[in-house]
Amino acid sequence: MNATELLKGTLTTIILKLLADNGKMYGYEITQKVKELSDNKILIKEGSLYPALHKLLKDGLVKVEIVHIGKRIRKYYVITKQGQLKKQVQFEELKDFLQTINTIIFPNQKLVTGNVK
Amino acid sequence: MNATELLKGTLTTIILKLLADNGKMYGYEITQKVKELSDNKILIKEGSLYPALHKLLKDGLVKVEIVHIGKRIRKYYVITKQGQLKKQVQFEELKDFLQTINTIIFPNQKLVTGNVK
DNA sequence: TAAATTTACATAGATATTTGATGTATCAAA
DNA sequence: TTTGATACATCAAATATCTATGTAAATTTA
Repeated sequence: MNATELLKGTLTTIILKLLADNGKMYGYEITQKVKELSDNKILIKEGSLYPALHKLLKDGLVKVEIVHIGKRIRKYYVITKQGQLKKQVQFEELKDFLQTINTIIFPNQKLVTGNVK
Repeated sequence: MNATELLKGTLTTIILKLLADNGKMYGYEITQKVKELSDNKILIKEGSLYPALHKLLKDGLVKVEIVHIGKRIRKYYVITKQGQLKKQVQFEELKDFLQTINTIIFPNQKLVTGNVK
């Protein structure tokens, strides 16, 4: 078990979150952003990312905008309205899970998830 | 995605934790305990549990004590010294992961994992 | 006391996710 | 000019879990 193994089930949530925050992002950018945010702990592999993006696309949760940069293409992904709804649902589920797992595994520790404004 | 889907990668950690806390437990008991602790949110299926226990046994992280209750057997699982070490490592990894995922997904929320004594 | 439910073990096939390996190609820097 | 980074992609293999199925004893309920 390591950080990326625990990632299972949360990858699409992470992608939707980043797209919701940053408007539009392309694949490589997503991997770098996650790497940065996780302090090099979560390294999303291309073999994980692209199939995940393609599935999100197929499910109508994101759409794609192809941009030509010099001689190569770049695919910007944008979250759809449906994707926004899905994101909300996944957020609730994830928050709930983090609380639950914390109760089981770290009963002596306090998990505070109140908003910090 | 639901609570049990997010469970992936944490099942053995949960099992080792429960065994470390309660000395010895049998399969069915573990499923009930997790159900209770998670407020009915995490329902470990037998098809998940038994293979997981057998793997832990194979890896030397737990050992088994067979007890006869009337006409049927009950298999008590006990964590080994090696299992204790593994548990510690997995704890650190999980704690780290929870922090990381929180930073990415809920940057506006505070995760406090200090010990509550 | 018969029937239904819970307890308690187990396995097998299906499914989903991620990884590792591999491939192609452009661009920038040394 | 070669190396490393950028940027897309696919495929086979590994892994973990679920669903379904099976057996059977013990307990509760009707």
